Amino acid sequence: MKTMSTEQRTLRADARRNRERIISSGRELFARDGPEAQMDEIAARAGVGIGTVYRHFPTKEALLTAMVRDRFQEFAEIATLAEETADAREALETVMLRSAEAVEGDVGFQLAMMGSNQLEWDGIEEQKAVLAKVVTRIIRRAVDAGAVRDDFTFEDFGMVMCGTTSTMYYKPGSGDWRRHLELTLHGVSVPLSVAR
Amino acid sequence: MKTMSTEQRTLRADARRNRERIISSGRELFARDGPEAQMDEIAARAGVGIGTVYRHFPTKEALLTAMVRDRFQEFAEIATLAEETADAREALETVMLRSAEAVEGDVGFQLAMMGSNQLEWDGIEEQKAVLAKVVTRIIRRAVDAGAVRDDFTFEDFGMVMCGTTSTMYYKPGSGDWRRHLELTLHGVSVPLSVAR
DNA sequence: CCGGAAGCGGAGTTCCGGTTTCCCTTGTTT
DNA sequence: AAACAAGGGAAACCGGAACTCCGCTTCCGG
Repeated sequence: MKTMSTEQRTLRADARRNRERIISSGRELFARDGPEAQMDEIAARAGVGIGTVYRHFPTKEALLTAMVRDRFQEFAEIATLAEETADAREALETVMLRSAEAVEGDVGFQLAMMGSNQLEWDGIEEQKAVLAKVVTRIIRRAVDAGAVRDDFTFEDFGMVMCGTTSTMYYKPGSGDWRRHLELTLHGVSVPLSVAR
Repeated sequence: MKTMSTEQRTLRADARRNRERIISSGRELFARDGPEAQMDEIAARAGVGIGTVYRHFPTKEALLTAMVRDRFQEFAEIATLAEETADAREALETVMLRSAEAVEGDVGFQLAMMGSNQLEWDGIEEQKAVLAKVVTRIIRRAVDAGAVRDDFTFEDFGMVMCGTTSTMYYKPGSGDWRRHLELTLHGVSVPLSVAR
């Protein structure tokens, strides 16, 4: 009796191998070309036929979704890790910086993130919920420590990350997004009364 | 001898009329659907045939470019107007706010803006240069008045506007981008030494 | 009011990329 | 090692959307 961890039943050995290859080649190409990446090419780079790709992922969007889900998973891990940081403000800074770094150079995900409210990605909600929980804790801690504006929320966090991402997309390769993030953090980390 | 103001030679009366219609219907549909907007539909809404559209704009991208150029023109005007504001900081705030408002609900331009470094829009450079000049003056004035971080630049301005735009795109309809802009302005308007 | 150039329309062409199909190959099981 | 299923491959298929072509219509100067 297999536990069928997520849904992959007793996949034949070679099949599993191919699946991995497809995912990794998909990640590469979506990273480079965004959603424009072509199924043909993904298959080719994975060294399999198109049919095989479709055996594993019924549709292009399914493949895309799988990668996005992975990324959110990664975010949740990053956040969890960052939460261990002793300094409250640094913890928040770390999540943001590390998350952004994780996405650098992944055009596909950048677009996905910026437009993620438009499409309804399948099983992303779950991962998103975990992320939200952890990040909310981090924010709360930072607020309590007086390290950031006390009206800063998880929603804001999302917006701001989105903004940083847009700079990544807009000026790929230049590290300008760091500047953008820095500006933003600067604003966030100052009590309301000081400005103006 | 005609002066041939931009490039529109002795266009026949009806042709000119159609051109206008195409532009305005194009603007509408690009605003609603983004670059996905279809030439067929644009033609239909303009009440002309597809052939006519292609007579005026050799390619879809050409049409898109024309609209983007118009928008940049508009930005330059907004900036020029804002420059007259007496208060230095308010002038800067005004450009940003008005520009953002101008773009609200124009999905096509939002995307164009976020990705505007990727494609090389034809004659946009000119409009962009004007904008840069005016905005730079506004920023300098604000800096001199001690109203914003003294390392704030036109580049930053672009990034930040892009970020705000991304929220517009991400959460269309919600006015959330105002919050985003507010957060950003807050950060920008505080001297460096205060934060942290 | 005529001639013809400029403009129009929209059906058809072309290209492109996701998806399906179907037959062959390979792994697994007994 | 035979049989059977699971997996693989790639040649069509298919739809959609940008663009072309060419006969017809409209404007406008003489």
